[in-house]
Amino acid sequence: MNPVTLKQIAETLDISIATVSKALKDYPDVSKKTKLLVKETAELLNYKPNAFAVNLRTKESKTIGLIIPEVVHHFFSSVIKGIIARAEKKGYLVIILQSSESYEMEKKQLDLLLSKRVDGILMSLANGTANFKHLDDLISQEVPLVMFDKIAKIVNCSKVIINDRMAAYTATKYLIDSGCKRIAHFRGPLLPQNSIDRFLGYKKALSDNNIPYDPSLVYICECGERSFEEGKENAHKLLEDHNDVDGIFINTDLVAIGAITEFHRIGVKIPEDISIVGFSNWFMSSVISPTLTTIDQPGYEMGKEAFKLLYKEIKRRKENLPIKFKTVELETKLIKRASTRN
Amino acid sequence: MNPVTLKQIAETLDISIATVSKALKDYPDVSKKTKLLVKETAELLNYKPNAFAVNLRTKESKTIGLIIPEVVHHFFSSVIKGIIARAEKKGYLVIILQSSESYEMEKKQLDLLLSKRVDGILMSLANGTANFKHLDDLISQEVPLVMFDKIAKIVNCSKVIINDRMAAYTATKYLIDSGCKRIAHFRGPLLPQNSIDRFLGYKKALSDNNIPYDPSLVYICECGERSFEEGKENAHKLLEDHNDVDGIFINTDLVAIGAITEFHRIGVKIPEDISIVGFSNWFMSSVISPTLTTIDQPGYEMGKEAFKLLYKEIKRRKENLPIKFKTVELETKLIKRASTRN
DNA sequence: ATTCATATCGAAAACGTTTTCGATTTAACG
DNA sequence: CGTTAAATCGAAAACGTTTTCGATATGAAT
Repeated sequence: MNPVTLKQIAETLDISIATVSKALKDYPDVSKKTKLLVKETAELLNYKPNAFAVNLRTKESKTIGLIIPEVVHHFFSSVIKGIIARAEKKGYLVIILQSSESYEMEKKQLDLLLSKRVDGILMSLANGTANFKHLDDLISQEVPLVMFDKIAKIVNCSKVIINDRMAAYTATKYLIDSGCKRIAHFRGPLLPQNSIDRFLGYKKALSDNNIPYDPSLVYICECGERSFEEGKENAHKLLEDHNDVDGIFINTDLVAIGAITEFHRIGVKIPEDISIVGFSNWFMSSVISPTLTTIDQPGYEMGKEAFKLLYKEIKRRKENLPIKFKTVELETKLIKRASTRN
Repeated sequence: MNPVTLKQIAETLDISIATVSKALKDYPDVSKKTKLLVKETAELLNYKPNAFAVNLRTKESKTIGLIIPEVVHHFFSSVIKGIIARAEKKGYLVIILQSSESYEMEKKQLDLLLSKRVDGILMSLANGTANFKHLDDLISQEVPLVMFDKIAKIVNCSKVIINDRMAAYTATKYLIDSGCKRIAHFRGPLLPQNSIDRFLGYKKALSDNNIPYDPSLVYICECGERSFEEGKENAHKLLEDHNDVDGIFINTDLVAIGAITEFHRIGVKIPEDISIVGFSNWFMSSVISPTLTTIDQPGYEMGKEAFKLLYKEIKRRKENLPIKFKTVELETKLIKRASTRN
């Protein structure tokens, strides 16, 4: 084992624990001579500060928590990567928990993180979350919180988002510009803000271009683990319900890929018969055929940005400075590929 | 804030801290009456034990570390999911770090985890790791360690693996059985055990079926972030070098998908001209065209199994029982799809 | 020699919990 | 009533660190 403590260093040098501690942290009231001596023997004995004791004393763990709906997910794993990268640079480690799109789980995971006393929490909401008391509680307990992607507008904290509405507008507009007259929408669940915003962007694009909005063209997906199957099912239903659809704007790539798969099976040609635009730009979308036109959503940057905001908040809180919450909006862009005519 | 401590409960009830602590943990030497009283006021004051103090006292953090080469990766994210799921059930949280396939990073991350004093470590080696001193050090420090997927045979710890050699043999054999006579192999880097084993399985299948082994048919990929591009490049080179190849066994799906993309671009028909078998069964492989024949590698189960082994080791160490390292081998299976003839 | 400033150190409290062990009370029994 | 056993509690040490604050020593200035 490695139970080398300050005490041991102190004893071997016959000085006090306090001096050893201060020497290691370069306090000004320790002579250069003893500093050198202490650092040398610390190195020699392979001293590593006991994180538990440091945590207890300093009241911080240099650890943050991350709650996301799903780990096996191209977008979210990109976010994770961004967060970890940035956090490491600042000396923070990241505990990752998964809500599996369930509100109950989300609450439980939050409690777990709180009981571990993480220094801050990053999260993207579960689809099932409609009540935000658990988040308000967090904030009233003064635990730094930053939400990203799937946020609640009503919760008072920093956020990192994209302009889902505008991106959806762009996507739908592109379908219109490429000649689509009758455009369906596979939307996400009813609750999450970004699913709502994407729907609104779709609707706005239609009305701005004098295309009547037809609710029967809007299909709902849970966008959970069954995304791919939902894409297939909705594509199938769409064909049964309507024979004049020539374009679909789909809430997320995985669903879009399910739809493409089903259309392919049935013999519907993309983009000749139906054009499709997805959302998120999963890597997969660039290698299926036809390659999928989609909205690129910068997951890695979102993760980095989210940590940056959290870090700032943690720092300001430590220094007892006033906190101002910020909402950072990241750029998206339309990636034109082969699932649409141009 | 929430600075409710044992002391506060003790003061409100006018009893000692020791009794409060013991009451909360159902020690036998506390009367039922006071137990009830303590639990009630603890509930009332919303008492949460201070993890830092508990850690310091008990010398454990109920946290484990996980080091993987890459987060944005279908297989590894499945593993993460399995680990988190299992760990949570046993009350452990998971800190995730990424080595980015670099040996230096891997060492650094290991140090970070050690300095946080995690109760155990799960890891899959970076491609760049040839030296195992850092792992041996871990073991000599008695830190529980379980390796999975990309392991080092020589390191003395528990492991969770698949039989890469046999799986590769099966994959290659399938190519042979479907009529391929001249089979190339896109292998992984030279160091990792599983890359070696897959190569050996390929070779064995050839020799068992009287097909001469031709080293010029073996191409190397780094299998890092450029996997997809490497697949394209190698596919291109392969066609320049040889005009008689009719099958390829490829170290990992992402490279295989790159190869398919390139063949598609050039006009080589799959599987008519060349059959392809990948490895890992990324989700993507089931939706590209042609769908990719591959070896299914159970990431989620591997994660679960790895945590189970780690948990056992942690427990036995706490009870000072002898530790016996185990190697668990998980089943793989050949997924027959459209990139091969049958 | 006295005063003052500066440099250097250490004692000790504190963080909040767990656990040992001794003290006290209560009940039980002859 | 005295003795013993069982039940119930609390004092205190310990985990290892950080930090305040006072103590001492050294040197310079008067």
